[in-house]
Amino acid sequence: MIDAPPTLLALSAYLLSRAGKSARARVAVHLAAEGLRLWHMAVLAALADFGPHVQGDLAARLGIDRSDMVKVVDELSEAGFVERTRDPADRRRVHVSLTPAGEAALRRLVSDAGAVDDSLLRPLDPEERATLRTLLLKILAAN
Amino acid sequence: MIDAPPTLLALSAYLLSRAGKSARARVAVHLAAEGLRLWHMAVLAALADFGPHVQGDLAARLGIDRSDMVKVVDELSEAGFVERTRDPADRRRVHVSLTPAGEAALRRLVSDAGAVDDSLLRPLDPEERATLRTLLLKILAAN
DNA sequence: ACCAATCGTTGGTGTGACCCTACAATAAGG
DNA sequence: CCTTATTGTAGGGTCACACCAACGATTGGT
Repeated sequence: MIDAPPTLLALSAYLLSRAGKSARARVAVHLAAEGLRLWHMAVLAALADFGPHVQGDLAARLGIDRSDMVKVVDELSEAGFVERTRDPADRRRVHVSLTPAGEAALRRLVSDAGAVDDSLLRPLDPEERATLRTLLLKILAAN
Repeated sequence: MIDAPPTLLALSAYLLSRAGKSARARVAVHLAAEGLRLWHMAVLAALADFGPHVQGDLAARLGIDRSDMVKVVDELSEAGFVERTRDPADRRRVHVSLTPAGEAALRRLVSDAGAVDDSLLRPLDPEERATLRTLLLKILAAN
């Protein structure tokens, strides 16, 4: 930061990468406290926002490989945060749904992430924070 | 992005993490074309901006472990981008300096990164881009 | 002259993310 | 029925990054 080469500081890609890394690391700390990783939170959030998913659809939506999703759901299931139920109509498919414990865990994680937001964005006033959000959303929407 | 859970989109930490990941990945593609990784570029930039460094100081400045810096400098040296010279006054120390080939490589990489910036920030007008830079700098300065 | 500290180096460990293959169970189509 | 496709699963490999322990060479202090 202070010591970062000006050549790099002139690059928005560098600034984004660095800020993102910091944000990611801080959230990861809270997740680790629950024995989880980033993808676990993404899965919980997706289930909360969009409802139960066929496991493969969940993977596709989040852009993760099927085989990796298996392990994520394994771990969430073992923690009691999600439930797997075989589709009776198509016994190949597995429906993944959020348990009450999973909802509670997600609430905790979102609250933690909110704290991370606050600490990360401390130097910005509310208007600047809103501006930052808008700009980032524009960027993500276009990619 | 489009499919991302609103619960996550509400978190700036998530937006930053995601934008940063995208930026990082795109720059990494260009670096890989030269057989380099992100730290290599950081080292080249630091040498260009601050001049030759004792190897350990370079590691400290960039916040990387001494032992990892050894390998980075090894590879840059093998590529002919930096030069190691023992300090005659203190033969434990090694000075790392940029070669002309290293300067040229850095120019290429910075130019590539500029292209990444443009593609990443395409949805933003010049004023918005400047705003984003300012906000990110504020965040990084405080962390 | 000796001791402690520093520096580069070697080598190993762990982790998260990503990607790919193969397979058994099951389903759907001709 | 038989073939083809899908789904979850198991297992493997790679890669970048981070961190740590130990060692030889060298230096500086005393």
